[in-house]
Amino acid sequence: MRDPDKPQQIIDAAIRVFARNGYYNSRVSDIAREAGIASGTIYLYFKTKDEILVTLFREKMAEWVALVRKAIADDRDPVTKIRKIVALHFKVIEEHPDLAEVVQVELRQGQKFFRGASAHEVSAYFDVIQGVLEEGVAAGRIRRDLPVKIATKMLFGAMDQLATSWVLGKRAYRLTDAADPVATIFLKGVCTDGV
Amino acid sequence: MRDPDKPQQIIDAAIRVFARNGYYNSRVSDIAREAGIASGTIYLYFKTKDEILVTLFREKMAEWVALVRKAIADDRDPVTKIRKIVALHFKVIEEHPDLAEVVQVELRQGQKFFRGASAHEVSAYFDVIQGVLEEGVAAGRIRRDLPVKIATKMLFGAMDQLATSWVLGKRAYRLTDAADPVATIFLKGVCTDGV
Amino acid sequence: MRDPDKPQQIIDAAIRVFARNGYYNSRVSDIAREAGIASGTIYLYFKTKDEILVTLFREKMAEWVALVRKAIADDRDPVTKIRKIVALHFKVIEEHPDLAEVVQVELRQGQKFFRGASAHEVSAYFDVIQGVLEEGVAAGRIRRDLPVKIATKMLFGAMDQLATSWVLGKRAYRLTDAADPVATIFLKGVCTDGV
Amino acid sequence: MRDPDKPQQIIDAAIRVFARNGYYNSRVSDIAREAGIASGTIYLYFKTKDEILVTLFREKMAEWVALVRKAIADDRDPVTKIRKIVALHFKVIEEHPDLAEVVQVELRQGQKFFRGASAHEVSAYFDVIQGVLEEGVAAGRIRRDLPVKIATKMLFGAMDQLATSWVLGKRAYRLTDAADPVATIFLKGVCTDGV
DNA sequence: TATGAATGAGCCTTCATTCAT
DNA sequence: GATGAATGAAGGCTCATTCAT
Repeated sequence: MRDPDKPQQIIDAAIRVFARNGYYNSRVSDIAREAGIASGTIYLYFKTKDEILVTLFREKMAEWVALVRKAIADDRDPVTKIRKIVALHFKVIEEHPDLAEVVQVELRQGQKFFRGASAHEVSAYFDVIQGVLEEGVAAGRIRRDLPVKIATKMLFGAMDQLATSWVLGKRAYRLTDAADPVATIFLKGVCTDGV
Repeated sequence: MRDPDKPQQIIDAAIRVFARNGYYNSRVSDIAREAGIASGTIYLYFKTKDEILVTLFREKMAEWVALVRKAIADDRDPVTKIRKIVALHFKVIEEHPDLAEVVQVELRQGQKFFRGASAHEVSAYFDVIQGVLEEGVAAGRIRRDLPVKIATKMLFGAMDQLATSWVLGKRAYRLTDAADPVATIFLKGVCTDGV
Repeated sequence: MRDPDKPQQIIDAAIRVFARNGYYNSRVSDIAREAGIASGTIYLYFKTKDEILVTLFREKMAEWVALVRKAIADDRDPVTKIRKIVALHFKVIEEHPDLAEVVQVELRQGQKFFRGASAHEVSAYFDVIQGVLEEGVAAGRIRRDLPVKIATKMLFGAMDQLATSWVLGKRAYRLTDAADPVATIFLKGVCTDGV
Repeated sequence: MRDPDKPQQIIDAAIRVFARNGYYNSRVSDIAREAGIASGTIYLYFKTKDEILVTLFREKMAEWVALVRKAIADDRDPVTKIRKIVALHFKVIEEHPDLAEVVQVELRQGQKFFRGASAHEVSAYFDVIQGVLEEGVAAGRIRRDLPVKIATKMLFGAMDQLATSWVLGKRAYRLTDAADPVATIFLKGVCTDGV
């Protein structure tokens, strides 16, 4: 009989609250008020405040990875896949600015201090990128001598930094406009021929 | 407020403590103990706990930028400069693991929640990179149509992500080994000719 | 408020739960789970958590007193009555270990903080003992100069302490074995002639 | 530099507060107010609220046992010793009514739920009584066939019950007046000859 | 009548900051 | 200046009680 939507409502409220104030400056009662429930109710669905953040990370990262995986599933060309990954990354960030704030600002804290929360999901995202690069190498589109792991981190880092700048810079422009340039620079860096 | 070494001692102690536990999980008394002074003494030199973090960021980022500026001052070739920036970035991280932990993990929090602490210094670092890229464009070494700001953020993000992975991954390998590959991929991405 | 067994089931569950954790460390929901009902149901039969304890005490003490009264009703000899009271006291404790835990450990709290819960029943027990002693005085079996009230409290206290030691000492031995020695010592103390 | 009187002041305040409301109905802030300090200060001297109660028990019981030991040290006659123990027990209770309330009402809870707090000291008191009884047996003043452990518990229980009645009965009379009768009844019960 | 999700007052404990020494 | 004991506001979490179903 426990309301199956409550956990989601709580997480959504937490995203908004954390986006505004950060995890450590947010009170559980803030989340409750934002969710329109009593603070005690939160503890029917989450054991601790920490668990809210951990669950939030895990769930959102998993959704994200699934989305990305699905988006590139039908493509044959690794280069196209990379372009789609970048475009989708920025699109997701742009369409979920609150979530973006939380993820961009809190994720590293979370990775370090919350028992590896989301570490698995984050690395799944890395795996997707790395997989595409390896396909590219196999297909001859990407340099055979490319250090794939390093390139993977570079692409992620590049996208992540663009996203962070956009988030911290009050989102004054369209992030998705940067997708093509970013993809192009990266692809030029790793491909065998011109892009 | 006499002792001119105290602030530095406090900041150095804070770096070690924050590296271990993060800013929010560190107590002022932890910093005091690490510095070998009484916690009240800290308040003779810093108004609040926040101020320690802000000062820490500002000072260390400023030192870093100065170091980078100096390192590339004598070079003529923008490509060489980029290679040096990457190498130096990784070298600094590797040689100051405690500082690296703090910067990699806490900086975004700091930028968002501590009244733009270090925003000026961080953007100065961006300026250095951007300046080199613009030189490169002027010198014909870098594509004329390169969106320089985006490329700047990409390089920073790439380095930053490599550094973060290294820090979170318990520094199991030599970060500096990644400097050349990173620089090469980036330069291939932005230069007019092969690198 | 129909089901006439529910209150008893709740009290029995409460005895088991209180025995395990004590009144203040037990949750209403613990009692509900132990009774196999929902916690809200408890409030159909008891106004507050306090009331459960108060009712429990009152009911069990009343049963006890009735049992003792009945057990000695047919005897003529006060000395025999005292022996029976002691034997029965220990037998009841031994046969209801959960109840014993609650009564031995919580009763004083209850007497002090729960509006004299069970005060009436406890004093009824004292009355029984005192009545027997007075009979004994009248019959010449007990010293005429015996301060009867004091002796009453002494006997109760002695039995109570033996019971408490047994309860706290994890019931490692047979409490009923102590009945005769206890009765004998007490009777020697109060009787006119040898026992 | 930490104030060496503070712990005692806190314990004394706690005794008054616990006497009034019981342990579980007392707030740490009540103790602080009673002690004239801030509630945070309590945590400079005690790790938890529990620890206050445990320390209180241990300390007071140890003082008590030491007092009793000293009081009977010079006597030769076991019978006199028993009389002194009873008199002193009641005198201590009467002179420290707040402490008496706490000990009489909370001690059993404490023994059961606070990791054996004071168990050692309580049993030390039992040891004193038992030692005297054994002396008495050796000296031929007390029956050779007396079950000493049972008699020890009986005497303690008797004194304890008198004390409890006095405490719960609003101390309407002089408890010390009961010392001689109590001792006499007990001694008649255990001695070889008349008392 | 029975349920159990929801409520929100309450409390222990922490810790940044102050200030008497 | 240096100390560290003292402060007290703040917040995570619990749990008796209520009430819509």
